[in-house]
Amino acid sequence: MKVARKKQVSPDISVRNRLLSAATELFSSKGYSATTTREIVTAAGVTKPVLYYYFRNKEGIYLELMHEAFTKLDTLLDASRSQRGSAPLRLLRLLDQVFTLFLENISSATLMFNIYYGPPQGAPFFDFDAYFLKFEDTIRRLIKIGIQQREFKKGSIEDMLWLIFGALNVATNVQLFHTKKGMDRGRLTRMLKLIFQGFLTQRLR
Amino acid sequence: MKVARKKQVSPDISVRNRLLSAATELFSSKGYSATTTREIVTAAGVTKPVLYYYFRNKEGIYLELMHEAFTKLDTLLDASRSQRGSAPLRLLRLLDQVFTLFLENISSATLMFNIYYGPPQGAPFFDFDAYFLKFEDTIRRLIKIGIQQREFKKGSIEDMLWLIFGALNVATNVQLFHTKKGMDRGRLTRMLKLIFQGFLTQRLR
DNA sequence: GTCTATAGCTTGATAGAC
DNA sequence: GTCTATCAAGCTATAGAC
Repeated sequence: MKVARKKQVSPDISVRNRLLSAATELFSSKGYSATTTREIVTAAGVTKPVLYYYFRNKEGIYLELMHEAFTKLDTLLDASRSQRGSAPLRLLRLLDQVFTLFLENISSATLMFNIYYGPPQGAPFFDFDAYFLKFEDTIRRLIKIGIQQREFKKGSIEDMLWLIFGALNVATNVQLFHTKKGMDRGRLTRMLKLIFQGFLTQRLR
Repeated sequence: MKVARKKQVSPDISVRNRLLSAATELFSSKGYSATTTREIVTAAGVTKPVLYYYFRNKEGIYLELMHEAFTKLDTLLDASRSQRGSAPLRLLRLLDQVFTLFLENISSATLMFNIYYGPPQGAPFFDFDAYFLKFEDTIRRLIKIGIQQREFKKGSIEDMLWLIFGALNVATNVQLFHTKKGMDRGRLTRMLKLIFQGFLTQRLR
């Protein structure tokens, strides 16, 4: 019979996870194409063939990264749909949660921004738009509910939708690229309340 | 004495300008680092050493490009400072002009977004922030003037500033990345007016 | 001013030993 | 599972002829 093998237990953090977090850090700071597989394996303290063993190739480790990150957003959106409370407050809560998720995963978020708003970089296709459309749809639904419940005035749903995304967008961008400027969850909520001012039928309770 | 040289007259478009516009197109669609000098010279119909003759190197042609693009924005900002009219209307006009400039120079704008929001790509330093800060300052000034003239209520200048940038940001982003969604100058103006609703002391004339 | 040809370097990926 | 060693391909930039 065989003696106990040591590979069952990972001594500290598994090699696979070390590779994943090293790749996140490097991809997000240098970009996908500029990051070499050499750098990833060096940062993870292993050698090249190990990366090709766990993930098929450079594209494989990137796709795994993105998948894990967007699963978190998806969970938030699903949870929001079953929550109660007035529509304006549900909107404020959801956007605060998304912004908090963003703050807690700055590296992954930076990587996403780089790929989505930046040049293609030869990165393999990842369907960001599927998640973005779901996010958009979740917000639009909440606005419509608010109008049905007479918490919001009737008006252009799309204009309100884009204003809300504008506020979230500027909050994330300022956080990423102008860290000095005191953008935080409080300011995002204040901006959203200002947007709502033109739409609310009565003051937020 | 020497006979007339033919180099004085550029037969059609000068080689230099062909190189510049080929580079703009390629950098903006593929990114700075992914664009090879081979591709640029091929698109311009010349060979490699020509590029190194007119511009010092790959960095040189990029810097020249950026300089020309931002000079246009700078001109708009300077013009705005000497314009008359109520502050809200001057704001609407300036932002409409900037958005129009953006629409008329989509390739240059895409390149700027790629470099600013995307990964560094090994592109040489260009001082985007100098222009951004001037833009920001121009908007902030107009808001302050509006408050002095009692067209805007007193309130958080910074919140209003970021909401305005959020609207412009979402307008440009949607235009660049979701072209289907019907974002145009009209919608931007409507979004801005909605923001103003919470701040105006009386209806926009 | 414009060309051909190539030096010199970095990259993603793999063969084969252990 | 992890290593050393190496390959083929692609890149920027320049030498040197015209």
